[in-house]
Amino acid sequence: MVLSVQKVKGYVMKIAELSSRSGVSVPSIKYYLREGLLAAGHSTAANQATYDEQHVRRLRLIRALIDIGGLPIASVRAVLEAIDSGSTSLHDAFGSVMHALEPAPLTDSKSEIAAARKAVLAWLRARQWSVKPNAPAIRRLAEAMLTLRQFGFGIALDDLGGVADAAEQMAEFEVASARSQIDRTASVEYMLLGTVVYGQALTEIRRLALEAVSARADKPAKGRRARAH
Amino acid sequence: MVLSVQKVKGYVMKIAELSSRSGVSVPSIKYYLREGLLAAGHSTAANQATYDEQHVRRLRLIRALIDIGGLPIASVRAVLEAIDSGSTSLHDAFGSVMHALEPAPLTDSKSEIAAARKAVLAWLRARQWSVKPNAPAIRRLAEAMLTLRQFGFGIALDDLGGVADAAEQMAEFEVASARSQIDRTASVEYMLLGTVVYGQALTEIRRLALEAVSARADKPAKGRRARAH
DNA sequence: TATTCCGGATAGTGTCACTATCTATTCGAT
DNA sequence: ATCGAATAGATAGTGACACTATCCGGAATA
Repeated sequence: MVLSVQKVKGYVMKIAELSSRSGVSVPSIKYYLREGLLAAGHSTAANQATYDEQHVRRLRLIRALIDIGGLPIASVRAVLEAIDSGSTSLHDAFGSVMHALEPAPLTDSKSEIAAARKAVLAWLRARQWSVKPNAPAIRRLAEAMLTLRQFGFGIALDDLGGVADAAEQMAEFEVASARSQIDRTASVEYMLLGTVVYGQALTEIRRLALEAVSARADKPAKGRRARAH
Repeated sequence: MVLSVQKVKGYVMKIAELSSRSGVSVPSIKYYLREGLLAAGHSTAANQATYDEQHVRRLRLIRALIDIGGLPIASVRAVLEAIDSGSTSLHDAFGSVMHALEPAPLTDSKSEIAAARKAVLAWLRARQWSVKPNAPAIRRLAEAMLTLRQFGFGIALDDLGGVADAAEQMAEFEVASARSQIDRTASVEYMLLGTVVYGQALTEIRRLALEAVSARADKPAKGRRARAH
């Protein structure tokens, strides 16, 4: 289903060591093999096979996507397929990975969402961000903005120019880093990890900032007490 | 379990209208009632009850947390309990909400993670962000940084100063907006929506930026073609 | 009066990510 | 050579999750 990892044959091991080195239990490894997330080892006999460093790395990638990124198995498979697909263009591979990242599209398509989608598309055009128009991120962003508006948040896409500029700068840095990787697979993997794990890191930083700032606002360092009684 | 929503008695409705106005099916509403996510309506007879605007709003909040934030029911309940708890301090409520937002802590606590945690704590101290030391975000951030390092990302917390500054500014704006809401519940709700939904919007913007930038890098507008053959 | 709707209770469904068990080998230490 | 541990591969079972379906006696409504 996914598969094909080769190249250097270096050190090989059996499943028990693969398990201990990757931190994934043997039954779970078997499950990932069955599900096509992990390439089969090199068969040496009817019931023997060896695994190598690529398998360790791939397992760690799988766990990162599941544990940190919170992706379901199906998305992990789709993402790995995109990585391993023969797509010549790096960008096509990135695009496939991005599309595979998002959960299934919600079915309800009200006119409100269609309008919000349109607004997002216009915003993207104005920013000269060329993105496939069926990118799941567009709909998700539209839904988020719609929800914020429904709850009375006085915020619109046009207020997010600064944020978008920052995101663009970060993306430029990340893409450049990804492209400097030794091969195509490494580039796509790098980009994937960047998207999912680094994105998660940013989310957590945002939450910590909110907690810290709300603490500061609640009991300012100088002067008045937070609440008298 | 959670509950208590009152104040204005204005317009009341029965469950069918609550369903159509909130977009949540009647059986699901009943489920949320059973699970204690939604306050019971006002009983007018053995098998009759009325609901009001607060219920509509609360249902929309629940759906936003589930659909956009991707929270499990248990987290939604915890978050709503934090909102409705009698905590006088706004910040305590925010903190509870933040803590309730994160998935259960992963059990494995290796020395590596402990070290990464320490680094995060030191970084927070250096930034003068005072955060409860048991905040789940700390561990999640530590894990993310550790994973990035394991995959050869040459990035450390100290490289995230700019990002953290930006997050702090945004947080200041958000907290100020939240505090300007009419009452405590509205403030906490605002903060919660901001954290979850606005955070999701930022994530999507980041992904769109990555896709757009990688497209640009792959086939630059002027000059050379992407790949010759 | 008849049909629809209601709250409340109980039971069932489908998905997900494993986890357990079994068989028939094969390895590896004695 | 022997025997217990490990292996590949197949099938079945588990527990959590978020609903969904059905039923009941009573109330609202046309």
